[in-house]
Amino acid sequence: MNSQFGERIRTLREKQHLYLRQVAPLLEMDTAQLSKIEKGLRQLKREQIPIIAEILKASSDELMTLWLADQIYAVVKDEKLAHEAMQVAERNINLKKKKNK
Amino acid sequence: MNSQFGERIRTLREKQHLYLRQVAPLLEMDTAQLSKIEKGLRQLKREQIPIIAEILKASSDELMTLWLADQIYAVVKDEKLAHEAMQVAERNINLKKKKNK
DNA sequence: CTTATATTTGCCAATATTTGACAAGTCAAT
DNA sequence: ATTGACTTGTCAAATATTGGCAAATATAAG
Repeated sequence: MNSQFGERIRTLREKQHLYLRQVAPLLEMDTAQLSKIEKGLRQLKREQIPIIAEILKASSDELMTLWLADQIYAVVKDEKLAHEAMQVAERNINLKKKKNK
Repeated sequence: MNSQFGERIRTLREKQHLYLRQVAPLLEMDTAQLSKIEKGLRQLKREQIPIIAEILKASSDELMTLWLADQIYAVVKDEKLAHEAMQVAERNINLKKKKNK
């Protein structure tokens, strides 16, 4: 499992019977790039997520979540302390939330 | 709270009564850089963590955990879906662990 | 007020990483 | 053998990060 986001948009695209050639121009890229994105060899730009969500008639939040999860995974994937680090990070997020209230 | 790692090494350094000027050369950098690292404006290189742990007589694992947590935090800090993304990422880590057994 | 020491900040060139674009490649169907 | 969909490799261009230096600030001492 290399890229949850990539796998997901590929599935969605196929479900819509769309070709790379049809989707790529809507994201202002060529098919090679989109292919790499689907395989997790490139990252879609964060701000393009809502756009592809609309093209694929999918939930922008769902795709954003997978995209972020991929970024996190890239940081910790080979780390023995991955779990501990995620716990600490999660705590910091929660602290931040409280502060903003 | 901008950098858990930075705050921690500053605390440790002060506890050892060491100056930036004394620690920085051991990491092959100048005081300005180390100062920025302590304030979270720069990242220490991952492979230098064991070195600074030894200098500050601290646990390498503890510092590594904080360092990783900072990297994760940088990804999700302004994201409303931070929590969901971390859950997904954590699941992927766990799946990976299983596979490697 | 001047000096000394520790730390911080701003700047920008150097380095590293990621991306964009294109060409050539594979694969399957016909 | 041709076509269409997708993939892969390469490399220059665009971006991001870092390193190094000089100047600024802060604090304390004389």
